[in-house]
Amino acid sequence: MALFLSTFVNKVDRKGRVSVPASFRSALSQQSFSGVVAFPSLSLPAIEGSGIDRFEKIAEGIDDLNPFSDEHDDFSKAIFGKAHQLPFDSEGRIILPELLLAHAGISELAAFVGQGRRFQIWEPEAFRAYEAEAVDRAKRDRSSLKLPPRSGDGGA
Amino acid sequence: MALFLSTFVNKVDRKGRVSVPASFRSALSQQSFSGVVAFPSLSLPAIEGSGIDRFEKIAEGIDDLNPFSDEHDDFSKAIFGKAHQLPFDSEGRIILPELLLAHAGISELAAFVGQGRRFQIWEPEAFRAYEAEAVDRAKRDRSSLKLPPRSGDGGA
DNA sequence: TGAAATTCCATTGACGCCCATAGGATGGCA
DNA sequence: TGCCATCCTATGGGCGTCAATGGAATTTCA
Repeated sequence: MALFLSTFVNKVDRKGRVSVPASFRSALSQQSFSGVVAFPSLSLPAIEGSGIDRFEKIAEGIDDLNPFSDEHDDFSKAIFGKAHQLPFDSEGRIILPELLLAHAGISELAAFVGQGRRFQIWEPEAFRAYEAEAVDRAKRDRSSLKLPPRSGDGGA
Repeated sequence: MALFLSTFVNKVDRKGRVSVPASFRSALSQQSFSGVVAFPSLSLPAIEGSGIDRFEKIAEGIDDLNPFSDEHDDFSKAIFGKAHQLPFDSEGRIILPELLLAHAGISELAAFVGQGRRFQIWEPEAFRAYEAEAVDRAKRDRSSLKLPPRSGDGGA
């Protein structure tokens, strides 16, 4: 099962190509589409990414729950309408669409940030600032830590 | 299940490689990824380590909760982005990334400290100092020590 | 026919894999 | 009980491979 860990900063070349980190590629290698699905984050200046299987699962789940609700409609528009299927080239690179680059403020460098089952793509400096905040909040509020209950296995 | 016990001090060679103690390796041998997952401790100048299974579980829990939310708890954000998958080489060594070495102040030597289900990696001197403190606190406050009820586990 | 995009090839530097060595621990055997 | 053979862990270094990157060549579409 795919697991995205760690942060990798890669270059965006003149043609808008970026290498997807090798470990991310291998996490995606068993999916039905050889590439990345990406869409703008709803609340952050970042690009959300994952394999296509995750989207298929989510689409299924949404349909099952409430196929005709307005909520579903908004959701579909917000996510599925803006999602892009970005195929790997033979070197494992993708081309980030102008819209997504703009949303994340990316120009020269792109930071691939693992988030477990999915990942985000940030402008590196923006991410550093955001990360510092997140770590800060995490330190203040350990209660947000969700682990399977187990004794002798606390947080960091 | 295997436990991480005892403390081992190993050398960091010129290429940044460290041997993971054999007993730790065997504790990790049944996991789906042959290596270590490591991330900086949020509260200590140390590297936290465990097998990948622990992360798989966490990722699963988060993703199930709310697959599209940007509100995923800060803790997991802070961790997944900073975590590194460090594969064993054929001799059972790992390469500690510069960022983690810096966080723990490690240069020549690394102390692997068993913590039961997980372990930590310290700069040996820093750990000695911390350990002395910890013992002190433990003496002052015995009540904080809580063991899960389990037979065949005689105390020290 | 020109611009953009996709495919292909080349470079380089890091990392993975291999071998070699030493020292300690273990167990066998006299 | 003491010595020796063996195994395994920790360590060091060399080398081939692959990932990341850049650019050229070729194709597609307007």
